[in-house]
Amino acid sequence: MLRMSRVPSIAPQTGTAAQILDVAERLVQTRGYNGFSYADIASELGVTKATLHYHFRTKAELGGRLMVRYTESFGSALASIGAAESSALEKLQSYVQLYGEVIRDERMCLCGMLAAEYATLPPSIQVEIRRFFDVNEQWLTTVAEQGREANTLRFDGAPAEMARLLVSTLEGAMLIARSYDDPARFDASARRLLDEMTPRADA
Amino acid sequence: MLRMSRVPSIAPQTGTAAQILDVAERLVQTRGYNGFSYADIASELGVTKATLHYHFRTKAELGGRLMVRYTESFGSALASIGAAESSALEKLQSYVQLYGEVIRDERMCLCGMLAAEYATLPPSIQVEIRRFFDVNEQWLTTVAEQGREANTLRFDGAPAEMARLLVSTLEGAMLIARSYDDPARFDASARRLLDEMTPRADA
DNA sequence: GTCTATAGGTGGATAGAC
DNA sequence: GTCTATCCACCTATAGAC
Repeated sequence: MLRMSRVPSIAPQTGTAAQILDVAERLVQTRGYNGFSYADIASELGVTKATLHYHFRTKAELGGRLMVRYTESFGSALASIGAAESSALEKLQSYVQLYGEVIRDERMCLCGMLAAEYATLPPSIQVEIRRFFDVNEQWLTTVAEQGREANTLRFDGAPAEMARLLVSTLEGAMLIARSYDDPARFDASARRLLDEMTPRADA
Repeated sequence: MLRMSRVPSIAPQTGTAAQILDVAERLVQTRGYNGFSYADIASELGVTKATLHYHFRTKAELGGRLMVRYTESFGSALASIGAAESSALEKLQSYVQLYGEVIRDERMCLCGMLAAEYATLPPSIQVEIRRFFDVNEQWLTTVAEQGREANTLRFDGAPAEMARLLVSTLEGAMLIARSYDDPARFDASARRLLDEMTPRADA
């Protein structure tokens, strides 16, 4: 389809398609998949709906590509945190901060939002939702294992279970914090959970 | 159609209005507020959309009354649990079970679902969402205080913060468990969190 | 690649007969 | 209380000109 064939590979993501994804992403994160329309994106970008359909034939395709981009971007951030020379606890704190930036932008996690609307979404998007959570849990499981091994993290049970607890708590805390327009609610719950995992001096 | 007009006042909630609320509740919990229409309810009940508008003038009014009924019903359940002669830990287990029944019915918490769509909802519904969370947090705060006092619960920090952490975790765990159609995911996260709050024999 | 124009469907909501 | 009939705004999507 020769999309953006002239854009030098050095300067990416400034084309129309990327702008559409940017606006769509914010709309899904704030209003949900069933809460925005092509007309919303078009008016914001100053183009027509037909233009959007040229770049993304259907809304389902737009949603799917949105999720793929989001998971890729998130995965890169996780890889970066994972590669750093920091303790497992510090890595978890960085992880929490990723979510914190989203909630401070008055958004919900893209994937948490779509998880709520799961039953109404096309299967191609449903698959991507689970993939996002899988990526998160795998990364967290590894960090949890390393942390307990090195005594920088303290918790009972399987690392994979702790990973799922972390994701659940952060997603839920975002959901509620947004209803109160109060990011501090997210911070408090995240901090309390991490505190439970911090090795105690008296132990 | 003379629907149940003869039912004695002893047998409540069998009228058309209650049936509409029942169907609407399930639809919101599975598909979200923006994921269902009057046509969905009407076809399921075998009536026309006009009938729905007779009982609930607007969708916003239907949504508001749905939330009020839900919070009332939930509040009754909490009062019942709170009045029982059981330990604070057992009360928390009963609380978790309330959510567990919802997820086992393949539903999301009505309020968690609406919290996701918060930005698209009429203010009259937004108010009710926060009220639901407030009711939950107040009840949990009381239970947490009593439990720590009686040494049947163990946790650091303010009881109100622990209450918020509990709600966040349960809501998030429901959100994710539903995407995997796996209630066990909810159970595992809930159990792990309660385990952290269980007094240890070696302490 | 973006436009105008429009198709075909569904959304919430109302008027008026019964 | 429930129906038929209808309104109009909005939805996703397409055809074809430029």
